[in-house]
Amino acid sequence: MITLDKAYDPTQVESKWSVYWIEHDLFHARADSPRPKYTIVIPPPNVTGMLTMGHILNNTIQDLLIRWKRMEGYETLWLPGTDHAGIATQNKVEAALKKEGLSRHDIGREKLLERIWEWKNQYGGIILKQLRRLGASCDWKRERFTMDEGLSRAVTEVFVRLYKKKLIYRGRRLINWCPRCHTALSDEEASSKDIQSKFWHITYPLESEEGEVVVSTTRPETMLGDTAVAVHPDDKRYRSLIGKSVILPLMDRRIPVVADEHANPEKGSGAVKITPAHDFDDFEVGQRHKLDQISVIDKTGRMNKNAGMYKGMDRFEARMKILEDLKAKGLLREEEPRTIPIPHCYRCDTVVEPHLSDQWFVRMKPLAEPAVEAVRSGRIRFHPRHWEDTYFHWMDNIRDWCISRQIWWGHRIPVYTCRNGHVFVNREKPEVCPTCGDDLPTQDPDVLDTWFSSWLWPFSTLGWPEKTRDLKAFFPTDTLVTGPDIIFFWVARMIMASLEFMKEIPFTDVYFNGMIRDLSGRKMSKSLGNSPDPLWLIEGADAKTIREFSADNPSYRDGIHAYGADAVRLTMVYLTPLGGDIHFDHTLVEFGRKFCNKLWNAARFVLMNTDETAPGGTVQPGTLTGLPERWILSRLQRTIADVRRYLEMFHFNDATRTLYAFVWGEYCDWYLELAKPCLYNRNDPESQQMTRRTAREVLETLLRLLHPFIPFITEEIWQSLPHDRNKSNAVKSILLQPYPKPEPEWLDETAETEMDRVQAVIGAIRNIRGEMNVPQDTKAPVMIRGGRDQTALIEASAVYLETLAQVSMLTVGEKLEKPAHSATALAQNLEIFLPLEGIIDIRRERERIEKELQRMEGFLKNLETKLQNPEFNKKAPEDVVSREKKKHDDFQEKINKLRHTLSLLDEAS
RNA sequence: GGGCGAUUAGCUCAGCCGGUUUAGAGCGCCUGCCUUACAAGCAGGAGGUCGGCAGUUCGAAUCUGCCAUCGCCCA
Repeated sequence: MITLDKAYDPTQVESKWSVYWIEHDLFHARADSPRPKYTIVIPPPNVTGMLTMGHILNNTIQDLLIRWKRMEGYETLWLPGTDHAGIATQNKVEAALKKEGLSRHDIGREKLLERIWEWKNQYGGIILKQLRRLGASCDWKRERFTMDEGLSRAVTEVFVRLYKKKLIYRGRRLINWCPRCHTALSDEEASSKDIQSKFWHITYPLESEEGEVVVSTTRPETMLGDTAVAVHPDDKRYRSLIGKSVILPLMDRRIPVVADEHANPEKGSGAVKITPAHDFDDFEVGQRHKLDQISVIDKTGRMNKNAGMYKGMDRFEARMKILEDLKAKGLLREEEPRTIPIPHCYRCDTVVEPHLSDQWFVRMKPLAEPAVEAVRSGRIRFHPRHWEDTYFHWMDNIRDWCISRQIWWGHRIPVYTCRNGHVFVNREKPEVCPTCGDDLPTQDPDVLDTWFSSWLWPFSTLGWPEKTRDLKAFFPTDTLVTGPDIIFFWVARMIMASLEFMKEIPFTDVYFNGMIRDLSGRKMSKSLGNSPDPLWLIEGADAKTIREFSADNPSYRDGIHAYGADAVRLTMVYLTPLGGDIHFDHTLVEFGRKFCNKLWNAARFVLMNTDETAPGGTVQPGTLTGLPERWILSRLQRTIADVRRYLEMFHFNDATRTLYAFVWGEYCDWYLELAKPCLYNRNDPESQQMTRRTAREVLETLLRLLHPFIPFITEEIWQSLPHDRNKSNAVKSILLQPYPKPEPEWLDETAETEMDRVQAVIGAIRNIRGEMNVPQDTKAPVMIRGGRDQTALIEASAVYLETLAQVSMLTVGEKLEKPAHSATALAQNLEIFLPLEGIIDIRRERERIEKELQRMEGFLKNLETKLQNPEFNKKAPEDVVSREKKKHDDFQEKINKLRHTLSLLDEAS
């Protein structure tokens, strides 16, 4: 006999199977397999990244899908990898250099790249190792990195093709510049944050006459670069000023007043200063009116030579000084406190500066159109669907993508310039200029946005631009699981890239997982200190380890339990509504932990009572005689069908709920309890055998059903079950077993109806005993009155009432008299009497009955009102009316019985 | 300012293509049990009228509109 420990200890079990699965190469997908393929590419985490709760949710869902499909018989590929996170990684290594007192310019480009590769080889990809601990069944042999040779080739190829198609161009434009990272950013990388600031009203004197114009701004430091003041053409207040000039204070520069619809008469004074070199809207105004573009802030965020006396000051310092000077001159009208959305660098959180410079752009409109169509037509489906609106909205207003970055870590732009000024693209480093033969062309110093490699991920990872076997086998992929925060960064762009280069959609379904928040609704983040390290949850952490992180968070004061990966996984999936955010706290993981322990103990019980080493025969439909067996197998089919349906719909939380309810509420609470008398009864070996087989077969099916959710514990238990050794699968693992399918021949309506009745009767008896405080070890006789057809079932179920409801002696009959000093309950149409002489408290019993009576009368009253309403009878569907009538009669009958009981109680007292 | 989503028991969430739902689960709470699978457990119980208002309907937690609060995205 195999025995399991009394309490489940995940730490031992999980590490064992992690190793086993990888050693036996169970996650490797074979391109030459004849099976249908199912593919997911991982959203590549930053190579610098550490596992967060968000990753846990995201990857648990991917693993769930992959394990499920693998068991369904698909050749499944879950392709892992990381991206090179250009800015973030370079920042990290530069920070290390700084500690040595060096800057990147001190050591040069080559050396810096060497250092980054060294760093990457040493620390990069920790996150993937952490994912293994979660049980992620990725094909680790296919791990990819965006800077791999193959993926780099794909990036170059794409650049060259788009360049030749004139979809990539270079232009002098205003871009988002991070003065700390010293690079351009795309619009998406400059994320706006609300900041408490002010709206300053500044007076600009008119040039040729008395008077002034008041302009309002949130950025006074940019006024040094103003080249106009704009007013709305319809604004009567300023009509006379159009075409005239004002004197720009502090600079004493003459600038024109122009008429432009950008000026909003409702806002401030209605006149607005125009700084084409430092504001996106003003840039447009400047183009329309052919205004000068004067940059006053340099790449480091300091005022430059155009800033006159403010040259050299930091932009925020200059702001203060300028306000001071304006005030001194009496030109500062007022300060109005205001919340303003200000763009910040998504990598270092520095305030981004709109900056005029030469950059490379991708023309997006032509790429967007087919990508919109792919979603609109339903070829690609979003879950939940409402993200499609966000997608369309962005796509419809898409702007060109700034892809050049002024950093060194990344894919170098394959554009070269020769000494004679000829510019050309080339896949490899060219020897000579194709136009003039100059033998010293130099390459563009910039690198490409990291997303310019990520958007190729679904096919570059499979070998494109080579026509590889992998690409043929696994592309297009099937499901993408990601967060909605990168819908533009990544999802939309992958769709565009795939349609452009592969002429196919990259995936058919996109599941957007929710965000993890803490219980007060704040996004979990390292800087807030509200996101626990997921490994603490999995492996436990003592108070000391956590102290640093949670100095001010009382819920971590005592450390964290080792909940195990299964518990964490199950809890996350249980908590995730389709696409909704999760309010998370580590104590919620108790849910998963308790469930695992319950499953463990159920298995322990089954193994202890099915003392056979051979697998034994399986149960066949129609051969079962026991009601509990017929019932549980029927319920199992419904559970299987529900779980499968929910998985198909991406309703993972509903699938979890269904499994929980069945395992705990039906299999453990009822079936195993009902099975006990039979398992312990040695006088009926045949039904004992049947019960053993049923108990084990349901368990075995449940393990397979649960495996994608909680892979470790299911593997551990499954391996403990006896299995047919003749089936010589090369490697034994539950993850190679078929996922359960519902078998209709096991559905048994009769058994389910009958069990309902038995459960109702047992419930009623337990209720009385509980309310009357009858001690657990006191058995009591029970009498049940009801029609013969119903009591027969109860009589046949006597043994269950004895065990589950502590019934000492059961008497049933149609004409039974209610014994004096007995408590009463109704279960369906049966009246149950518990003679409790000496125990029963008449007053409490009356209260109990009256409460029930009141409830019933409430129901009845509602029904009467409904049925007496002629409109209801006229307009409601017939079946609804007859159903309500039946309900009415049932309640009436129950009420009569309860009233009768009450009158008997009166007599007794 | 525009778009999207949420608001159900103390907490985290189901239910929402309208009708056996005067609303379910887990945690927490109260009562009784260490019953040989599980005290990380068993049995019983208390607790919400479904954010507010108006409407549609024979009938609304469920559909519509407005309002409030919260969150996300875009400007």
